[in-house]
Amino acid sequence: MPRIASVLLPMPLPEAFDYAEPEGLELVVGDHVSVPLGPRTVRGVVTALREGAGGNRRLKPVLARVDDPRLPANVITFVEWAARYSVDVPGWPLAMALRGLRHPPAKPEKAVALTGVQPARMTPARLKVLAAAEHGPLSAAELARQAGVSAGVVKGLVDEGALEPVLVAADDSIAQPDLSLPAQALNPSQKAAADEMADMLAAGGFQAALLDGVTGSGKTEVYLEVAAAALEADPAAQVLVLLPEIALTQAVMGRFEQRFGAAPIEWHSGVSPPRRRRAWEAVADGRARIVVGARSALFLPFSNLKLIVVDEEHDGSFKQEEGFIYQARDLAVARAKIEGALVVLASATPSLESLWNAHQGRYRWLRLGARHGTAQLPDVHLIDMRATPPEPGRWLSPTLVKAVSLTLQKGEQSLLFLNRRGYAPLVLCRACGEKLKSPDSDSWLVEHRYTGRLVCHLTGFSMKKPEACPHCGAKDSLVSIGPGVERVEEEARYLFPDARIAVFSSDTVFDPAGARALVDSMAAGEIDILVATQAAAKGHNFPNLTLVGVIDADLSLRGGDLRAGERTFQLLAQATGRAGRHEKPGRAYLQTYSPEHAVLQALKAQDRDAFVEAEMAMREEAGLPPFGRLAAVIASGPDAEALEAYVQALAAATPNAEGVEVYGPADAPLGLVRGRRRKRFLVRAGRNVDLPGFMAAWRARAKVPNSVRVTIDIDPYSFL
DNA sequence: AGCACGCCGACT
DNA sequence: GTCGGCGTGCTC
Repeated sequence: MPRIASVLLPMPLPEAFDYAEPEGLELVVGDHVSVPLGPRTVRGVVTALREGAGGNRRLKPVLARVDDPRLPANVITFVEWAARYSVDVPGWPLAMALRGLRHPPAKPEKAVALTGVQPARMTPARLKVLAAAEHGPLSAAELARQAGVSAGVVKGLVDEGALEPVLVAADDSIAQPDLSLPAQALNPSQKAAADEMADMLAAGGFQAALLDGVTGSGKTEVYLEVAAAALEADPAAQVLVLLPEIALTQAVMGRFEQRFGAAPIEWHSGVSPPRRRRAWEAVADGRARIVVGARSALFLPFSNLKLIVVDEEHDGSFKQEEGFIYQARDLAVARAKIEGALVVLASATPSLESLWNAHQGRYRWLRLGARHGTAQLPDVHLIDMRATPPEPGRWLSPTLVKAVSLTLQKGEQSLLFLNRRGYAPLVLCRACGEKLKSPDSDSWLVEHRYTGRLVCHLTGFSMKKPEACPHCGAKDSLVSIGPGVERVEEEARYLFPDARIAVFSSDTVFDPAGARALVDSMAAGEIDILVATQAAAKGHNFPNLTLVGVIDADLSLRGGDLRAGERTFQLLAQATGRAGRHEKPGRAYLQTYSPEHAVLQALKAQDRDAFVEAEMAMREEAGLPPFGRLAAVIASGPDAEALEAYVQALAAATPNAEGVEVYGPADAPLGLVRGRRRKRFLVRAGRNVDLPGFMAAWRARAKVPNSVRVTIDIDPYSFL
């Protein structure tokens, strides 16, 4: 009886395609194969095998098996689950799962090995080479280097037959963790949490824990010990640590290396393709025990994953917003479920979703106390910008200026935090009132003085700042409105001409090495005032930093985003948590126009529980996450009429479902991006509704014109 | 995603 | 008269 192989291809096809299994190939689920697709040959993965012929149509045969490590069955399950959850084609998550395989496997390397033949004439240099070659084959260059002689000596020995050229497998050894190294010293609170998670691991099966501890409470030590417990309990166990940003991986890699004597496998977009290939293979065959990476590491082919740690679980960077849209924290929980693993969500300021799950008992809630004698909470002051405004055209209020000045006098460091890149977020013409926008988009152009350009942060468009208004032609009429970090730096330089000032934003720091250098320089006390965006808000430890000034604490409270309050609280808690992490007391000053706002009051009181309680009540009232679920549909296209017709048809086709409300269509807040008009629907559903199922069924009920692109975003974070 | 098939402008 | 632009549609 012939068999049919379902082959999933890493392409936007709606489902796996069926192929005939050729005589004698004996495929297995998870095999990589090459198959014909129309006129070309593509690679895919076998996701199912069943008996039968092609039925009514003749199937094309699988061409060949590709010799790459098989994709574990759990990964296929995960890929299919992720596609359904995200209301997208399975080819996208599959493509992510295969991202380590794009680079060809390492080829055998040329080396030379001893033959046993003695050279006719022996010299001291030749003796050294032959001695060095005893430890096994080496490349000629490496052998010469180790023997401390020139390459000519090696070549001479090859010519005389004492050494022969051989091919050896490329070095793909992976350093293994040493579990006999001493554990970290844990305080009682850390120990209790680590022990409880070790018990959960021992119990086996899917489990979830929320590791909830203020900045400086030592979450990393705790999960290092949980990782140690997992690795010790099962000699084949694998551990995955997810971090929100590449910039944090170096620090965490270092902690693991210290603890286990070997660097973990690193996985993120900055890792070179050959290294990725090595990492992928090592994960697939189990040699990689510990992986530290960004959200895409979730798709690696672990075969015995026992622990997933999602560090800084509240961080919005875990939400992938482009291409295949997913929330890595939520998918991590799903993957842990599929693998029967323990998932640990760690944060000083957990998301409301996770707190709610902990409240409901779905996650084990492990709270860490502040570490004795180290973390001192800063004094938080609200500066009412209505009562004590800065001078016109300036952004630092007199209160904050005085605080910075005092800090400078004491020889301590200040951090001025403003989550806005560039010099000014808006340029407008005083003559005609025109706001300069990106062509084909509704977003303002941001002025960057370092480069003298106007930049669209949405589309990447940039232009030289014009002399005259492009709209009315008036000369010298363009004015810069509002502050960015560059402008705050300018003001700080003017106010404190002798201070050493640096800016930390994605415009001054573009790689982990640059971030490292700036952080080291700050830690070494070579900077007095650091002006920073979000890039510096977390993960660093500056012993002499005692003042944090938040230029615009209201910034993320504006704009109708349901998570605005939460994000502001988290960001400010992180930023103020910077101040006074050591013996020196810290102070935080928050500039605000609405000091009475619940978020700011909770911050001032350092009262997370009060904030969470208020915010939860508000969300429950409105049926918003975590009490309800949201989804967005964004339809865009260059043809306004076709787009309008489509969204009307989609609106008319809304299925009538219990517990689901559909709002829209409305113009998206950024109604025009890159020349495409954008319309959006928002869907609110009860927790028990199969929202992906509803969305998939709905989308299928209206034909999409080919000029229109439709994106479904489950649990949207961005409301633009 | 690729790649072919398909109908309208400047060219050996 | 052709070469080729990229719009539209399909791939088991």
